Amino acid sequence: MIIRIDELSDIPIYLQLRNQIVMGISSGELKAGEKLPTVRDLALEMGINTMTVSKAYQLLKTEGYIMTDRKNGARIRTEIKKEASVSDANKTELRRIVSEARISGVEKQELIDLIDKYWEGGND
Amino acid sequence: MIIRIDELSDIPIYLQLRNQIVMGISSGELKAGEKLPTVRDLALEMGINTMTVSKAYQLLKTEGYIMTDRKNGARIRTEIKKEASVSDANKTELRRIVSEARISGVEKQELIDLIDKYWEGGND
DNA sequence: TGCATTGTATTATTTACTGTAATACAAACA
DNA sequence: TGTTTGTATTACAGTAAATAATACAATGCA
Repeated sequence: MIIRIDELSDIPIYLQLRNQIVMGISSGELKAGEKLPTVRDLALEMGINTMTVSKAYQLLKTEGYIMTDRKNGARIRTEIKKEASVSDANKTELRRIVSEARISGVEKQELIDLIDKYWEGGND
Repeated sequence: MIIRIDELSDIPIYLQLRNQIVMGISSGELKAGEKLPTVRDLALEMGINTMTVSKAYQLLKTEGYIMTDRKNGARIRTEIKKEASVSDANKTELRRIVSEARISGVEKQELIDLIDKYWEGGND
């Protein structure tokens, strides 16, 4: 899986990494049980620090997306807890995005089209 | 207009304030030409620092949402620049939200329903 | 003219987070 | 035994956020 980090973004690297993996799981690019690169390999490949990758893995583990095991490494969880609800934080974010789009003259259907695309795993 | 700040949020106060005003404009609660509280009044009312409010106003001014004038104070712009496109940052955020929702078992229609609600100015 | 109010600028300080770096440790496996 | 894994620790530098205390420029009003 290709992971791209935006150096100019104000989103921390470990969060961008976490987000990319979550989106990879959703799109099906990362399948249940699939092995993730070791923290050292991924850090080397991305040119970032080992602890930064570890921080992303720890977050993903806490959130229930992956499971880690010494020597086994990190893997995508086979059974991810489904709360079947949008978090309050995501609702607030969504409302902000809708508001900004609406003010700037974007059609509502365009937002729905984006939902459709991202739901199907579209990447841009 | 009622402005609520979440002390526990990891979103900076000045950004939360900016977001609330943007959402207020979108929902119609804040109308074009309407006068905003002075930075000192709003800071006092919200129990935050004057410069924090000023930072939010400066951001809103830079983004074209409001206009400020000494002695006139801050007002909602009558003509807000419409780019008619969703920013790249918002697209990435939207994709993240869709991904998290999908994994957690949320129905796609539920997201579309949220778009509808927020588009119409719903507040939760 | 004098005064108050407005957004804004400046400087300093505290606090927290981010990212890196260098190690070290415990567990598991060949 | 030795290697690899995630993880923990400590230290450091950089940045951002928020507050605090002032001060300034522009405007309107008495």
